[in-house]
Amino acid sequence: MRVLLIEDDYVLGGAIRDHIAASGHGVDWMKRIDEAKLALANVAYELVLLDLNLPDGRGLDLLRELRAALNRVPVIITTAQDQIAVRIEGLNSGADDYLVKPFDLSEMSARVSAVARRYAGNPSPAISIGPVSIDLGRKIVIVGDKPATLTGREWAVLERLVRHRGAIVTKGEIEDSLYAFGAEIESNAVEVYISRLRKKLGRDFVSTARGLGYQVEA
Amino acid sequence: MRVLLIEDDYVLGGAIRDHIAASGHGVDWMKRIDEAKLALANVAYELVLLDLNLPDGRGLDLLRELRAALNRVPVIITTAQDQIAVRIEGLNSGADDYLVKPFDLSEMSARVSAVARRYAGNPSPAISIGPVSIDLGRKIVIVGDKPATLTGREWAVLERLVRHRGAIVTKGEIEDSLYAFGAEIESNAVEVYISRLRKKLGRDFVSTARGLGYQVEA
DNA sequence: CGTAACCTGACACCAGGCTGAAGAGATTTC
DNA sequence: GAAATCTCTTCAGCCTGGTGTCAGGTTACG
Repeated sequence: MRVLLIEDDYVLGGAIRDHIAASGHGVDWMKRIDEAKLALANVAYELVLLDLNLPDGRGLDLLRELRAALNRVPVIITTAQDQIAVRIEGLNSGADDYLVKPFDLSEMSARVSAVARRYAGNPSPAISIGPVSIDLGRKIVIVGDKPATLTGREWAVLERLVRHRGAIVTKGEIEDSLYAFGAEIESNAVEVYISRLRKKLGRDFVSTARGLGYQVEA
Repeated sequence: MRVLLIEDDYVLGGAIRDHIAASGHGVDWMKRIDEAKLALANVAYELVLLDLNLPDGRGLDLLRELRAALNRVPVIITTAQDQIAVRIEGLNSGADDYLVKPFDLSEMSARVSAVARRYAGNPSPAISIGPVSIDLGRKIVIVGDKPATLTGREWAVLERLVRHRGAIVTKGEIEDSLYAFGAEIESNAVEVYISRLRKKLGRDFVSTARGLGYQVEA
């Protein structure tokens, strides 16, 4: 899927871009409205992530222009917590969903996937890895033929690993999807969650790459 | 079954048409109201899917004209999230069901089939989950062998859970079906309604996935 | 064999979930 | 139009199980 990210904060923007890219989507990141307009005129995006805090305050205009031109590309807007009026106006102007800053990157991923799925009409596919079957959209895991129940954190780790399946995922990356942006942790929490996942999904589900990270087979 | 689809977005329209055709129904797709009127005057459709976002805003008129002419063909309307007033007016004008954009195409298929069944005089099938039997079409719930009476909000929560049965549904998603999209809520209302549902339908009807959401068995 | 990296059982703590109660509206009944 | 009933929303206090941490054991690698 091709995503257009319109966000002027380059730290947050980078994090969002990486997270979406990690989900296997292509991302173009524009920091200014005029750049974004140009891109939208020339590329067929399948999703737009639009920050309504842009300093020139013309994000809403962009959205309205899009809809006026009968462009129905799904748009998710992001606003600050207090900008309720802006958010409502955004929804009235044709946005499909919204996120309130600060948001968990995993929450953002979920919304992006949900909107994309709705628009494409594809049911979320189950991913099979050995005897484990995973439905990311429905948050369901089946081991052998029995469903496994995961906790929130366990799910976050699993999701990260599965989205990158085949690749080696570092502890730092897993930590990032566990503790959204900011809160640091001083313990071996990642190891603990890997251990818990192995207990629930089978010892061989995750393999350890010493000094590098973890990996699930492709 | 012969379906008339009235939708001006040609991407979405194509997707809907393909999906309905895949269910074995015949579809005629009109992008303008006047075309649709002509078609309705000349073809006996068994279902109409009507987009109320049409730029000329005359979808409602079409519906009213149909009903004024005593044409009882089942009509499902589609509206944007924020168009609550339009949706209500549509239902008051004689629509049989509605879908809020963006919607799951599979959900749309389900509604189309449901309407088709009702129209054909077949009873809508009850969904059985443990000792609970649910008829989404008629809004009837039976526990054991006694009917249960649910309030509006309770029903909204139940419907969301049952339509996605098997999947874990987040609180945010439930909230979206309880309140006008984008409305904020500052309480544990979702928890309260889950609690009420459990009291009426049995404690085990809904299971909690801590930190993730709720789930009814498939 | 020594060391660093990793694994995992145990445990205290507290965030998240549950539910009874109660007030404010809304709706119905008389 | 007042009373009675039903529904919605919020809140507070209780309770549970998820979470982070650590310690001691295990494994890989030079």
